[in-house]
Amino acid sequence: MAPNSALAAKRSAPIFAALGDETRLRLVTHLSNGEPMSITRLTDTAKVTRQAITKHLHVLEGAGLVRGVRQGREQLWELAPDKLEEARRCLELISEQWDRALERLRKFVES
Amino acid sequence: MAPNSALAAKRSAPIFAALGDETRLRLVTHLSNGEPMSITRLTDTAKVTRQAITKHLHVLEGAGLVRGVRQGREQLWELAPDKLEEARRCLELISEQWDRALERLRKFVES
DNA sequence: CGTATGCGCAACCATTTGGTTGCATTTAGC
DNA sequence: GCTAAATGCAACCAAATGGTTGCGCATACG
Repeated sequence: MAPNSALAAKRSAPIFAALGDETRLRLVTHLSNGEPMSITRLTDTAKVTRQAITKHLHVLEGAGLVRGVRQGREQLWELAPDKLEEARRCLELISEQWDRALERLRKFVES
Repeated sequence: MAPNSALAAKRSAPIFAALGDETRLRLVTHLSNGEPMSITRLTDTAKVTRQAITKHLHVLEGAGLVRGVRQGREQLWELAPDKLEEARRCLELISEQWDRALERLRKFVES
């Protein structure tokens, strides 16, 4: 295992967990066009209650994936892409290591 | 939202959910060097019971991330990187869309 | 052949999760 | 100022999750 992968796992797991729900992943993709959206607007395209959506948004917020801003009587939510990048790097690390392992195996077989 | 992102969410969410546990993510990084490992060996580096590890491995198998092969009295587990790639693409899709949104915003502000 | 190792299965348990409903509170707009 | 819209808060609930222990079974090995 890579040296600091234990730390990486500890940091990345909550992000993956937050993305690991269909409703939440759809919320993230909804917000991924960059436009902040209100809760009711986000609820319109979903199949569950506004309260459920609110809970999901707080879960995403807890993972650092979104942030909410109050504007008048509306609460607007927008994407916070830093953590997304972190998750992406974690996956890339794993697949890169796997690719290197495959490469070593190929060379070993060919020799 | 992108046209088929609903489908993407349905397919990707279970993968993220499987990766969204610290123990499981560490199992994946353990296996990411390409060498298949037995359950007891994987348990050695973990903090929980062999049974817990077995359960986690089955969760990862259910998500298509690992596969197990019986060899004598040992059950060896290895990474199945196709699904990893799928999750990686999903994240990349989201961040790309976000990048494009930022680009549009920048051009709008500058004009 | 007997023993120790590696696993699988099942039961059980506490906690978390995802969801609902009901009601209170703030703000926009006529 | 009154009404309707948007949200927050709290209680409650069923099901899933992560973990344990105990036991039984197959296989390697001296």
